[in-house]
Amino acid sequence: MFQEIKKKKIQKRERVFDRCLTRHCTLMGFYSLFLLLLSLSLSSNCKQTLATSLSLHLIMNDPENPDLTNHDSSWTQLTAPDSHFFHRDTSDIFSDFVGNLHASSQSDHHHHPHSLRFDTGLTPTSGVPSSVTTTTLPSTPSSSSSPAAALSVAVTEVSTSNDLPATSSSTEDPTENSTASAAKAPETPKKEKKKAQKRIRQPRFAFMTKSDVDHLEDGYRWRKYGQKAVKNSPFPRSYYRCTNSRCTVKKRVERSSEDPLIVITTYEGQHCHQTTGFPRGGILTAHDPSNFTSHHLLPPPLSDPYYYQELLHQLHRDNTSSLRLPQSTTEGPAAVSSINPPEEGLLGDIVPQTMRNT
DNA sequence: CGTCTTTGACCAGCGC
DNA sequence: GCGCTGGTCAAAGACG
Ligand SMILES: [Zn+2]
Repeated sequence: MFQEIKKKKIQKRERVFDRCLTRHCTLMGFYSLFLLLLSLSLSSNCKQTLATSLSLHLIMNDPENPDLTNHDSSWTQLTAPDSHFFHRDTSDIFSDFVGNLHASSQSDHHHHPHSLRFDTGLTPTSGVPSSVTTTTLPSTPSSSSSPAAALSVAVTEVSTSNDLPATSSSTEDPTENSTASAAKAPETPKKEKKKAQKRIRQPRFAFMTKSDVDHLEDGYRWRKYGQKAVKNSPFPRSYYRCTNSRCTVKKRVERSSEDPLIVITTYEGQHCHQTTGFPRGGILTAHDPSNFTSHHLLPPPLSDPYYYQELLHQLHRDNTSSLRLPQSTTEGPAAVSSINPPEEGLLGDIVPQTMRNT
């Protein structure tokens, strides 16, 4: 009895403490995220030359292969200790970017060696899979009161398994397709619908972030709606949904079983609204995408997630337009492109509509 | 009191 | 058909 109360009190304290840490750390986390994506956007500017040489390891799943949605096959790849995934050290290619990273990150994370590793392998079937991992190792993470926050980030395009046009909103749209109504409905054409729905997955984009906190702040408000134990992992996976009632974006957050410090955040869907700003009252300032490139070498402001959104957007455009040509499947590239037009694309979930008319 | 988290139950897809 | 797994729902509770 007494102990339970005590326990609860302790948990409460921990929670409060965690929140403080979260707010502090997530900002740092996004900072490094910005930095990484910065490099990505730079590579995007160079298009094929740089992009292919770097061959960002974006994992593109076959559109017809829905495995990912159920079994997270790509995650096993990602999180598995497949060193061959990052076997090729191309830090020299990125030296410029690293320099920027270094310069800007030093102010935040003291002086720690960087290591950038990129996979150069292209799998012919999946177009241009690419994934980027930056690693910034802290020497004494816990020396200060705040533990080490996000220090390494990887961006992975997880899935474009949609094989139906963007009418897909029927699947994810909570307003139109509440399970209650669906469950009670006579559901005669349901089977067909279900079949169709099955693959109607919004494009998903994942981040691997080295962080002590699970839920990274990204400017949107999320409501947790589920948590499940992850197979072969001691860490659970949390499911979040955007709190905007008209928004269908979801995200999953889990920790890598290989490296407990790595947080894998998967975004799915696209926001139909703007960010709400960071919770600590950091209201977002105006953001002009055109300005983005002009001072992209400067450390992005922590209070403006649109920076990384725009970066993601650029990355996405790069993927869809010049780098990716998914085939190897029955759906064919046309289906993919129709599903993921540049505007709706892989990063659409993070890039607000208002920003996409570039 | 509104918002958010927790958590057990439920459902669908998939492999055997 | 059965069991496993990922994903979601929703009631209850916690929190500010
Ligand atoms: Zn949203």
